[in-house]
Amino acid sequence: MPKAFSDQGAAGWRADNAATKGPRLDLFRFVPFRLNRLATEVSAALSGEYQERYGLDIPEWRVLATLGFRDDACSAQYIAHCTRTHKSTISRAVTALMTRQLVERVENEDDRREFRLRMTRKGKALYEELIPRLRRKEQEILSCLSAQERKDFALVLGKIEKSLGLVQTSRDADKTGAY
Amino acid sequence: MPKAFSDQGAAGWRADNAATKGPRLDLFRFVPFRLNRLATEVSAALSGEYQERYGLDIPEWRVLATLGFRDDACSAQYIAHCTRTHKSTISRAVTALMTRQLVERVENEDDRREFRLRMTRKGKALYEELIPRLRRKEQEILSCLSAQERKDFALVLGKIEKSLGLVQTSRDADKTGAY
DNA sequence: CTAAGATAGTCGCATCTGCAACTATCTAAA
DNA sequence: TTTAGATAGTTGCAGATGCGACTATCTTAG
Repeated sequence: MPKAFSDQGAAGWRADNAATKGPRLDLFRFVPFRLNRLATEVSAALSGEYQERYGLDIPEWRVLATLGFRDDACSAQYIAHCTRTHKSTISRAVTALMTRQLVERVENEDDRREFRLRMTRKGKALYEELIPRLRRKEQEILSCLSAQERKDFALVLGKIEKSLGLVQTSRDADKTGAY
Repeated sequence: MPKAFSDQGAAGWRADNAATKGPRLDLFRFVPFRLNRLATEVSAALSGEYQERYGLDIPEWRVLATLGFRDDACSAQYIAHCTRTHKSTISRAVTALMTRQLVERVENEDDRREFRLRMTRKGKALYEELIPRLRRKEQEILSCLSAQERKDFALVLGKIEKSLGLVQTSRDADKTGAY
């Protein structure tokens, strides 16, 4: 067991002028910090599923998730926009997924700059195996909340997302083209 | 104005076997994704304050925030633990802050492996200038929520943090030594 | 038709950050 | 006391990712 940090106060060492006299800010009540820390922690909790088990990193998972949810194939640019991930990151993720033959791409006859992406049979199999595991993990994380709290949480997240100009659902993005 | 993605559906291109037949997952309702995206976006919204204006990155800001909130000086390790940031990251942040003379360190006579860190006068001045700006930004981001929603949100965040074993407040960490 | 500007995707570069090894120091047990 | 193991902090290294330049292609204005 490591030395408890509570020992620090008892050590008698104290700098009278270490802190400020003005307003302070408790990092642990500061929402941006809390969101960052929580997102990092939740990602770490999930990484066991897609990272260790299937060798996928987050951008790769986002590509599969986008392709798996939509009925039609879509471009890398579309994935980049609606997941808010840089296009170079998506490009690398797609390359990796193609190397592993989880995703394939076909030329778009209407616009030869872009490619239509879709999962291969192998990719779909992985996707279908992965989804229930991720859902379970998500439920595990949310299991500390009541049904009402989960609803509240989803609602509040939605409001903040909306006020920051983030898309709400992929169907919205389909309909409006907003991103 | 860019070509709307809604055009994609109308293009007539459709892969009948692109999607899966099993359960799908809407990324935009998936809490881990939403948290990641929200944290990224909120950080970006704040970076204008501490990054562009004061040349601080996130680890450096976390060091100042921890030092500013506590009355007594503390070790780099303490900051690493309670902000959940890797000790090497904190080490580099402290080095940068010392170079800019925003933070200074003194040897701990009781344990010569560690150093006690505290802000310099210059660091405190920056901190006091920065805090109101960050508070304002946070309030801006939360302005889309009612008072009740903010309370709910804070409560829910706290519950999830607790269930993931994250500290709740720095005072808790002081008292219990838990981190 | 031509030219200018926009867009899709790729890639080199720089930065950030976690990991792990390393030094110095402390602690505990033989 | 001596020695093994733990801890604080630093640093080299590698992987991830954003930025910007680049090519190829499309669109639009003249």
